[in-house]
Amino acid sequence: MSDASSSAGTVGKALEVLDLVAAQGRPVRFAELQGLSRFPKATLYRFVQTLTNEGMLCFDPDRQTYGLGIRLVRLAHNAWEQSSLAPIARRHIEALSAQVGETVHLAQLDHAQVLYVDKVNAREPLPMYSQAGKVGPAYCTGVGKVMLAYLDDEPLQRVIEQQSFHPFTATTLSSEAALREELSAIRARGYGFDREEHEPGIICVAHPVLTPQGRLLGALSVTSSTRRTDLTALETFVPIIRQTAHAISDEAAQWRFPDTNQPKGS
Amino acid sequence: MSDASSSAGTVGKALEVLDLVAAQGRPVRFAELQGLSRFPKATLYRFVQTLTNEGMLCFDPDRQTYGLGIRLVRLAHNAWEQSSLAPIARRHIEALSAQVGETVHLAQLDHAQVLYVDKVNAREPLPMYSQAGKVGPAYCTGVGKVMLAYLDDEPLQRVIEQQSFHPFTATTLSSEAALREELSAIRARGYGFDREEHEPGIICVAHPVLTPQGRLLGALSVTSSTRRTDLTALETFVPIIRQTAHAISDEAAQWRFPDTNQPKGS
DNA sequence: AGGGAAGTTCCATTATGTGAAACCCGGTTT
DNA sequence: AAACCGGGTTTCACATAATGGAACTTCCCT
Repeated sequence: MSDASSSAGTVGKALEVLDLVAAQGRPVRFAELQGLSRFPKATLYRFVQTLTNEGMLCFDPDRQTYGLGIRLVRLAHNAWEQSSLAPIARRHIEALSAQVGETVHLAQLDHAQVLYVDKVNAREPLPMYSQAGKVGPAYCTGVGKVMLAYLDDEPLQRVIEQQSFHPFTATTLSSEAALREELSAIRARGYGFDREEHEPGIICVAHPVLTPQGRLLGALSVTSSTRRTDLTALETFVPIIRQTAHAISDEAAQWRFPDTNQPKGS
Repeated sequence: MSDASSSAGTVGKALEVLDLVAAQGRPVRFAELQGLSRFPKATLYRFVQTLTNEGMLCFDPDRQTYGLGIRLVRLAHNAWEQSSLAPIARRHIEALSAQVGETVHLAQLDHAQVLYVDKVNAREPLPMYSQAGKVGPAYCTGVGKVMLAYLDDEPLQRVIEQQSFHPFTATTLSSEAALREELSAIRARGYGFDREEHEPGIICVAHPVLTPQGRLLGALSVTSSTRRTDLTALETFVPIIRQTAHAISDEAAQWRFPDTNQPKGS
């Protein structure tokens, strides 16, 4: 009962292996996995076997490699549709992008990281997979900070502990104190900025997406570069962004609880 | 050791629960799951807990429901990129769709079913998630039959056994014999058709995507409706489709084994 | 208050997972 | 040819981790 990180259960371990394969970003040989994982050969072998039988991994007999399985793609479809805001939000963020003429991101919080679940580029309607699914740090991105600002105390504490505070650029907030200060500023203002904190030249305005009850669902951002515009200009988009965020959360409210759990009277 | 169906291992059972949630297509309450699953309450409860902790499910405290977790979306991204042909194929099928002015599907075989991994509509560049991830029967779709035709004997046998041969329409092949006959016709011809076998009015030409070594990767189809065209017209597209299929498999060959596993000489 | 259903925890039982070691097998070295 | 090697696969005694019946706790709904 020493470490909380490594999930105890068998399923946890199996998923760890799955992640390992996913992390490589390409099909891997068994031996490679063995080198990367903390499990002894036989154990790892059994996991890989199991996962393969279950369709979560797939074995390429030609190359003798394991890649992510097709069952995962199927689950993906469902996950994306039901668990994320993306399908609901898509038309809204497309409209927003068209209006402001800039790239729009939709993100959700995944543990201590930001997960981009959808993205609409300024011009090219480029396929979303190119970016959706990517993860990024929370403490130095617009969407990340905005989401942290609307998190409850204990979860926030836990998440903050996991931030690296790596100083990507000169303006990156590099301490818990600085971040907490920024978060209250965001709460006061209702939205936040990215002042080239993650990548030089990249700036954005970000706005939370909250349930009617005020629970955090995700965040939206309008992103651009310092070569094209500045924060003052981006800030003028806030009303439209807010409107979009509300539209999304309204629709989510209806969609996610259709008629289940009716109060009482028929 | 009696039944082969229900996966023995703990991971298998856990994934079964995961699938169950996915199958509902919406967040579900614990009690619903209990009704649907073969596991006793306490056991199911632990699985749901574990999966939630692992991020494969997520619990909505407001609604007291479980949905698919965000970790799945992340895995999805990876799975999509590495395990499927889709990212490689995208530009090719877009070009194909543009040229023929019809809807193009890219599918792979998932056990005994067809999994559509990408789709490009005739006009609207609609987001792929809308369709990708959907599954369909193998014995009565163009892509399905084409893929079966290029399967090895034993796998084919196993897959055929799992077909329902439900007669969706008047032209649906409704017996193993009829299907096997069709498969050899396809092998002889090199491509196949869907003659309104799954949905009335929907027809297509389908072509396999094979590795240089002749192993099955997936299949392409150009789909249309009897209101707009007919099979003879669709058949004229075969050369372009074949060309596209080859382009995809060529690129896949390079992409999937970059410089790993070099023969010998430096 | 009382009844009932959903959700959660306990704990003795035992099925399952564990991993060191042995084995297999094609290829390379002595 | 025999010894060697390193991935990949199987075995088996052992102990961890899953199991599920039952009891308990909320939280509605009478």
